[in-house]
Amino acid sequence: MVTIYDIAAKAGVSAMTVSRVINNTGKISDKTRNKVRRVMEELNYVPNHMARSLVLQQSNVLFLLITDITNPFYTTVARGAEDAARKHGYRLLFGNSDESVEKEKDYIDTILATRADGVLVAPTGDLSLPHLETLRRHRVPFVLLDREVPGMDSDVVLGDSKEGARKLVDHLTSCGHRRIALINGSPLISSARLRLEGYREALKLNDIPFDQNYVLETAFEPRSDLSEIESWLDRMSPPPTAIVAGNNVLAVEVIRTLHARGFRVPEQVSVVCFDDLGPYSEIDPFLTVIAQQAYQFGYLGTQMLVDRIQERDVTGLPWKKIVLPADMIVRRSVSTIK
Amino acid sequence: MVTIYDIAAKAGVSAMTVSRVINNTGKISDKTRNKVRRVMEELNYVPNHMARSLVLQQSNVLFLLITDITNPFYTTVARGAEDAARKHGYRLLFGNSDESVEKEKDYIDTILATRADGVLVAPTGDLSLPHLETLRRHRVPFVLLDREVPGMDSDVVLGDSKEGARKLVDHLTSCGHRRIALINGSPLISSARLRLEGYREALKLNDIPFDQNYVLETAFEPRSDLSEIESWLDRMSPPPTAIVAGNNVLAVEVIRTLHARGFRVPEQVSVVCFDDLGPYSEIDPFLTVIAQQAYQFGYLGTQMLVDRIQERDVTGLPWKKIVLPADMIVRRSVSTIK
DNA sequence: CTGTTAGCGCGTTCAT
DNA sequence: ATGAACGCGCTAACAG
Repeated sequence: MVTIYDIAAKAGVSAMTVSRVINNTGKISDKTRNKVRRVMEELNYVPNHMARSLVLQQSNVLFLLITDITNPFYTTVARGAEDAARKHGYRLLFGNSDESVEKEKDYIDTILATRADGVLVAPTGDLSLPHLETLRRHRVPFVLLDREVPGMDSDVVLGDSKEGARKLVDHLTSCGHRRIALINGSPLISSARLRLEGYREALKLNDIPFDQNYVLETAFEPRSDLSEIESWLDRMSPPPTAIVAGNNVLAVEVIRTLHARGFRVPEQVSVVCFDDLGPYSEIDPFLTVIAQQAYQFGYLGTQMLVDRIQERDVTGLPWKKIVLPADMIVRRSVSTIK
Repeated sequence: MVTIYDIAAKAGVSAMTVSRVINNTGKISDKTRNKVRRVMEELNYVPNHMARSLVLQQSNVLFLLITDITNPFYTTVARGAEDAARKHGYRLLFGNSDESVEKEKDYIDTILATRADGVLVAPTGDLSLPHLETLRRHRVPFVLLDREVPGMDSDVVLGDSKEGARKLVDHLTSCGHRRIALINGSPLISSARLRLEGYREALKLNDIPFDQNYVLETAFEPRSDLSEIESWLDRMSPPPTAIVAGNNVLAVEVIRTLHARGFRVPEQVSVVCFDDLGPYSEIDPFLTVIAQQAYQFGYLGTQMLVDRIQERDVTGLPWKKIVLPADMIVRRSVSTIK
C-alpha cells in the first residue's frame, strides 16, 4: 500500500505537505501542490479511511438497522438512506434484525465497535430500550424509523399509523363491511399499537362494537408455520367479511391462508393493509393499501441524523419528530357489500 | 472513549494483556483474565475496529455494489450477501450504481479508500473493465454477480441466461405464439447478450425467422420517459403477440406502456420476463418469469469471496464460476393462441 | 504467563 | 509556506 510517506519521499516534501494537499487545508504553493498531485497519480495513491478515521475520531459510516431488507417497505427505506448518506459523504452499513431482540443486540455491538457516526434504527419494539440506552450512553446519535420506544426520547420518522388505520376501516365500512377483523404486529411495537387504536376508534365512529376475537396480534415477520393464522381464521364466528392487516407481510400471509382454505379475495373476504408491495403493484394493482412514503423515511431520517451528528456539540437541540402522511391507494382487494 | 490502556491501568496489567484477553490469544492465567474481564464490563469497554483494522491490515468489511437495491432481484441478493457476511464476521457496505459507469467509478474509489476486504459487484457492463482492473491492481478480491466482463477473469455467479431465454420462448411457442418480440438490456451487458442469443436460438429451433425490428435494446434501469418503448411498440408491424423482457424492470415498463396504449395483457399481448417481482407474486401471481435464485447469488457469491480473501496467499487458485439454473414459473401473463 | 517496543497511516500542534 | 514530533487505539514481535 502506498502511503503519504511514499509520495512525500518521491515528491521531495514532507508527509504533512501531502496531507495538506489531500485535504486542501493550509496554504501551499501551486508548484508543490502540482508536484504532489502528479506523484499521487503516478503512484496510484488511495487515502486510507481507517487511518484517517482513527485520528479524526469519526468514521463517516452510518448504520442502517432494519428488520428485513427483503420487505419492500424497508428496501425503499434503504434506498432513500443510501442516497442521502452518499450525498453527505457517508458510507452505509446495514443489517437485518428479523424482529429479533438478540440479533438487534448483536448489531448494536457491531455498531459500537465500528464507531459508526450515527444509526438509523427500526427498533424491534419496546424491548429495544436497553439497546437504545447503550447507544445513548456511548453518545452515538440515532434516529428511530417507523417505531417509537417508550422511555427514550430521540429524533424519529413515523407514519401516521392511527390515521392510516382509520382510513382503512372507513373505506371498508363505506363499502358496506361491518365484520372487520384485524391482524396486527406485536403490541410491543408502537406502530402496531397505534394501528389498533385507529382501528378501534374507526369502529366506534361507525357504531361497530369491538370484538377481541376479531383481533390477532402476532409477529410482523414472515413465518413458515401459518397455523396460528389458520386457527384464528377458524375461531372467528361469524367470519369477518374484511380483514385489515398491520403490514404487507401479514396481508400476504393472510391471503395465502385464505386461499389455502378455499376463500376467494375479495369475493368472500376483503383484505387491506399498511405498506405497498413493490413494483408489482404498478402493473397488476391488487391490494388496497396505505402506501407509506418509504423513500422519505430513509432519506429524511438520514438528513436528520447527519444534522444531529454535525451539530453534536450544540447541547439541548430539541428532538425532532417527522410524521409522514398515510395515503390510501384504493385497488381491487375490497368488494362491495350491499 | 475507553481504551485498552484505561482498562489495563485499572486492572493493574499491561495493555498487551488486555489485548490478549480480548482476542483469546496467548496464555493467560484465569485470575488475570477474570480481573480484566471484570474491568472491561465495569468500564463498558468496546473494542475499536478501526484501530484494529489499521494494524491488522484488514477491515472485515465487504462491499456490495449493485445497480439498484430497489429491484427485487438485487434486494434478495443483498439479503443473501448480508446473511453470509454476518456468518463469517464481516460487515457489509452497499451502494447503488443505477447502471451508471460514473457512479460505479465513484464507488470503486470509496471501496479502495475503505480498504474493504472484498467486493461483490454486479458490474454495469463491459465498460466496467477499467474499474475491475483498478480493483485488481490494488489486490482487492472481488466476485462478479450476474454479469461477466470480457477481458477480466474472476470468480463469478451467473444465472443460466441463455437457457432461460430459450425456456421463455419455448413456452410462448408452445402456447401458439409466433410473433415474439424481445425488449432487452444493453448489448454491453453479458447477460443481455446471452438472453438475446437464447432468444435467437429458440426462434430458429421453432422455425421462426429472426426480425431485428422485433428487438429493442435499451437500459435495464427504470426510466421516466417511456417514449422509446412506445415508438418501438408502434414500429412493429404486424405487432407481436408476445414480448420477452430481459428483466423485471423492462417487463413492468412494457406492460405499463401497453396498458397506456389500451392493450390488455395477456389477452392481446403476452409478456414474460427474467426475475421475479417480490412478495406480491405469492398472492396474486401474474407474470410468467424465469425466477433466478437471487438469494443464492448473494449467499454463494459471498462465500466464494470470503474463501478467496482467506486463501489470498495461495496464488493461482483457479477462478470459480457458479451458474445457477433458470427455473421458469408459469403464471397468467401468457395467453394461448389456437 | 506477562510486559516493552515499535509501527499501522494519518492529522493536529507547534515550530520555523 | 513547510516540517518534526506526537498520538489516535491496537497488535506483532520480541524479551523476560
